[in-house]
Amino acid sequence: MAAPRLRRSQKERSEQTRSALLDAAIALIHEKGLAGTSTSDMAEAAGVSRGALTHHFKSREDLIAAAVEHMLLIAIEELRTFTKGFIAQNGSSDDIVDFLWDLMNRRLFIVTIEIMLEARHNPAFLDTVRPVVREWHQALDNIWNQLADRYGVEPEFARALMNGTLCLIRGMIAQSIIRVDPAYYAGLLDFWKRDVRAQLAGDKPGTVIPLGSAPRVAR
Amino acid sequence: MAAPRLRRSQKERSEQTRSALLDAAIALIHEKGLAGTSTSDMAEAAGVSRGALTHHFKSREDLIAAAVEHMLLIAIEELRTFTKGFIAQNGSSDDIVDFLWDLMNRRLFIVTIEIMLEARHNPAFLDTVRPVVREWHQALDNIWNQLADRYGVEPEFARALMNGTLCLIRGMIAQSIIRVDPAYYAGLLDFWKRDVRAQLAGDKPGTVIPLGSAPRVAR
DNA sequence: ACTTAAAAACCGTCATGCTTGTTTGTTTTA
DNA sequence: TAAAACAAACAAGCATGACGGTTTTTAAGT
Repeated sequence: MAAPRLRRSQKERSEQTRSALLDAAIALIHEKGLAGTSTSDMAEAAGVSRGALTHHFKSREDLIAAAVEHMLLIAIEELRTFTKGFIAQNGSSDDIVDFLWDLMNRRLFIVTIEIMLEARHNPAFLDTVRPVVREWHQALDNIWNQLADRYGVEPEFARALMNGTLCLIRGMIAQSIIRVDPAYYAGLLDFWKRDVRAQLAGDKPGTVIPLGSAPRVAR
Repeated sequence: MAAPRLRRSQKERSEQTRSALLDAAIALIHEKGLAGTSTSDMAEAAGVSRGALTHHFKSREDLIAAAVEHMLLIAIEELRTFTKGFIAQNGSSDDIVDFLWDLMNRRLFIVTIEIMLEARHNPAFLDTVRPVVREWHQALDNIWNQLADRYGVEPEFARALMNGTLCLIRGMIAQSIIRVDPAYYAGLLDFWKRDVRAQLAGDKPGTVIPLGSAPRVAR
C-alpha cells in the first residue's frame, strides 16, 4: 500500500482498519503469545491508533475473539477448497495428512492452543469461541466422510483415524516448540501415513504389514 | 497442618516455605494459567507472605522455573518407578500407554504447554527449563528401550512408536480442553493401543490385522 | 452544484488498578 | 549477637477502558 486512497467510503475505511486489526492480532498472538499481546501492540502493528481499536471493538477480549473467528473461517475455507480438490483428483490419505500438517503448522495450532488455554479458565471467552470451533469440526467431519466414501470404510472408522491424525499433529507441533528436529517429525509423519494407509486398506490383509520405518529384529 | 510446629530449624523452615511455593505455583499455573498467576497469588496460595517469596526466589520467573523443574523431577521419578514395575511384572504396551495418559492428564501436559508457550518467545526462560526437559526425555528413552528389548524390536522403532504415543496423547489432551467427551478419548486411546500392539507384533503377520474399533465395509 | 448538519471514524489523554522488584524493619533460629 | 527467615510498605511501570475532541464521509436541503 504505497499511498492510501485519499477518499474511501465509510464502509471501506471501517473494513480496512477492522481487517488490519484482526490480522495484526493473529500475527502478534502467534509471535508473542496471547498474554504478551496488548491492545497498544495490536493497534501499532495494524497501523491504526488505539482509539480506532476501541471504536471498533468494545474490549480487548472482543477483538481477540473476532480475530480467532476470522482465522478459523479462513482455515475452514482452505479445508473446503482442499476437500474439493481431493475428491476431484482422487487424492490419497497421505495428501490429507500432509495438508493438515501444513495447515496446522502455519499458525493454526499455536494460536488455537493459546486461545484454548485462555478459554480453559475463562468461561465467557470459551462460550464466545465455541461456535466457530464447532464449525471447524464440522468442516473436518465433512472431509472424513469423503475419505470414508473413497476408501469404502465406515465413516466412524475414518473419523477415528483422522481425529487421531489431528491429535498426533497437535502433539507433534506442541513438542516442536522445544525440540527442533525436522527430520524427526518428518519420520514420525511418514510412520503415521503408512499406518493410516494400512488401516484404510485393512480389508486386504496381504498389504497391511510393512509399517514402521525401521527394520524389525527377530525375537 | 493444624498448628505449625513452634520450633523448626532454619533448614526446615526454609524447605517448607520453598516447597509450599513450588507446589502452589504448579497448582495455580494449572488452574489459572501462567499469565494469570501473580506472585501475590502464589504467596497467598502457599500461605506465606510475598516477602518470603522474594526472599527465596530472586524473581517471578525464577520461581516458575524452579516449580517446573520440581514438577518434572517428580514425574521422572514416577516414570522410573513405573519402568521398574513394568520390567518386573512383564507389562504390556497397553500399560505404558495407559500410564502415560494418566500421567500427562494430571497436570503435566497443561503445565508444560503453558511453560512451552512462554519459552517460545522468551529465550532466557527456554534455556532455564531446557536441562530438566532433556532429563525428562532421557527417562522416556529409557523406558522405550526397555520396551524394545521386551518385544524384540529395534530401539529406534520402539522410540518412534512411543514418541508417537506421547504426541498423540498431547494432542488429545489439547483437544480435550474444548471437547469434553471421555468416551471419545477412551475410544481413540483403545484404537491406538491396538495399533501399537499390532506394530510390536509386526513380525508375526497373521496377528496384525484386526485394528480399529469399527467394522469395515467392503469396497 | 453548493452548503451544511449529522454521523461515523478516528485520535490522544486520563484515571484506575494491578504487578513486580526494592527496601526497610521485625521475628526466629544458631 | 549475628544471620537467616519472614513481613510489609513503597515506587515505578504498564495495560485497560473511559472520555472528550477532531477529521472524514454522508445525506440533505436549497
